Amino acid sequence: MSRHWLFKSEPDAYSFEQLRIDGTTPWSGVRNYQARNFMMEMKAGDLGLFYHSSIPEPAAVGIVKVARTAYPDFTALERGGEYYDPRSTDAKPIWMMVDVAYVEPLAHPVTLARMREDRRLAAMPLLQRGQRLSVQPIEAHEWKIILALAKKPG
DNA sequence: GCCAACGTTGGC
DNA sequence: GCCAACGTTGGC
Repeated sequence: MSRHWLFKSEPDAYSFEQLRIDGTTPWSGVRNYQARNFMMEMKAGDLGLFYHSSIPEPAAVGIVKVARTAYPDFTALERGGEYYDPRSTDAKPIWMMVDVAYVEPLAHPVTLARMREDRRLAAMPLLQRGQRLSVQPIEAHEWKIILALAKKPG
């Protein structure tokens, strides 16, 4: 059974528009075990939301899909790089990533504020106080609700 | 820019 | 194993 996911990114660092241009991108640089574990649960073809964070109006802006299941995050091995982790080796990689592919934009972005207003979405990890996970699951019913919200302007 | 909340680190 | 200190995230 396929699951749904949310991929969080600061658009200044990597935007949905950039993914449109790239087509597919490795979701590298995740250095949180819970987020990594979610990526290891992903299956090829799983759909997800691309969410823009740390901007005036944080929002889910587009649909993506998992194009490649989890494999070692090469940035952890890049000595001197921003994401280098000396504990990670070729033989025993610590950090994993998936490839994420562009699918389509939401007709209308679903802002964080809109999600907060919808009580049916109250259980989403994204909306929990102090929650910072950059990769998180979305339940089937939440997925449906968000896509329905995206069909009409906020 | 502020600051609450979180995960990680490291001394003990 | 505890927990204080620290750095980071991310909404506001």
